[in-house]
Amino acid sequence: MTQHLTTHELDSPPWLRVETTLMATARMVRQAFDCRLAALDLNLTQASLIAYVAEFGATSQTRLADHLSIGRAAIGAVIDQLQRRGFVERTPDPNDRRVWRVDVTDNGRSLAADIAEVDEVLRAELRYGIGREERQALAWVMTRLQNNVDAAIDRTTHHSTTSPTPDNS
Amino acid sequence: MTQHLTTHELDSPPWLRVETTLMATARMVRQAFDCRLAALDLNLTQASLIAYVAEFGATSQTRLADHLSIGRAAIGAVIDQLQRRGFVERTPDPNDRRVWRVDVTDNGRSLAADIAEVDEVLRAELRYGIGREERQALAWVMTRLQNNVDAAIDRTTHHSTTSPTPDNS
DNA sequence: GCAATACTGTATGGCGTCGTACAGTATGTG
DNA sequence: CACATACTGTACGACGCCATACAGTATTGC
Repeated sequence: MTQHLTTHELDSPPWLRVETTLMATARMVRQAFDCRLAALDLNLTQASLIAYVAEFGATSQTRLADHLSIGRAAIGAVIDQLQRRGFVERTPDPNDRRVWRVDVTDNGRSLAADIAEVDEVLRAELRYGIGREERQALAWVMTRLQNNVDAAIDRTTHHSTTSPTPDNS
Repeated sequence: MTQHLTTHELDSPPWLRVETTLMATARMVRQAFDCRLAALDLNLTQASLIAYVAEFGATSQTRLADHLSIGRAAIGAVIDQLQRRGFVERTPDPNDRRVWRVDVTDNGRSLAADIAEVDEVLRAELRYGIGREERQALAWVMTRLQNNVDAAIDRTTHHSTTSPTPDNS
């Protein structure tokens, strides 16, 4: 079984390598989380939101959107669902009548405990055979990579739409 | 420099660490590719398809779907678009009347060259400051991680939908 | 005080992908 | 041969997310 370890030998077009593996792995990890969280009838985004609010208390929607790395419009829909199911509630911010303070209900807090357990269990499984140093090295390289990506995107948006063949400085 | 390691301290809910970074990095990488490929009016999926076919020749849709890690239904739509724009063409497989052999046109082959260049340039930028060994280590860890994910997903789907609180074996 | 600007959350339309169901075709089995 | 099974590509509906545009509210400058 699972001789389809893919993504390397024959799967990857030679013109993509580590980057492809990275994205494939990320997709699989996300899928694993979604898969486990399905038992709670949640996806990763919803679970992350609940866990975040349970941990840090009432939060505005834009801050939640930033922390979960999705748009303000999308976060609204997520909150709607969770609110309908009674896991979070919106209370008006006394200092700013534009913002909703999103917080967990008692049900939500209880659910957050389940989420934390699912997360802990799964992360333990994913760590199997991977040492702490390796994980830290991984994190370091990815951080470096993120910086490079940032720079690359900046460079792109500045060049704007000039010519399909940019000068290689 | 880099005493501010990571985007970690406040960005990530503590219950997710390397996994979060992994997924965030992957998203950024994908965004960078999409961003650069926008100059060719393509997204990463379309570009990957063209590059793959240009490299390996006419391919059936299911095989393309497998290699690009998307569903058979989705690949059909992608091919439709590229066909409409004249970059790929479908020819019936003489041996099996169910399958289409998807191949690049001359325009598509020319476009593939542009894609390859975009890819090469961007990947060089992303490699900045990251040694070959580090990249290999990264790939190794991620492969290991993929195996663990596979196992974890298997384990989940076997438990199926029993009870929200699975026994921790 | 009042206008200009910036920000928050929402509504809307669009995109990419998934899952399922389906018709057409191939392959195996009696 | 007929029949069951497996496979290919497609049609359809659904989901999650984005980008944009918008109304309501805060903040700044005059």
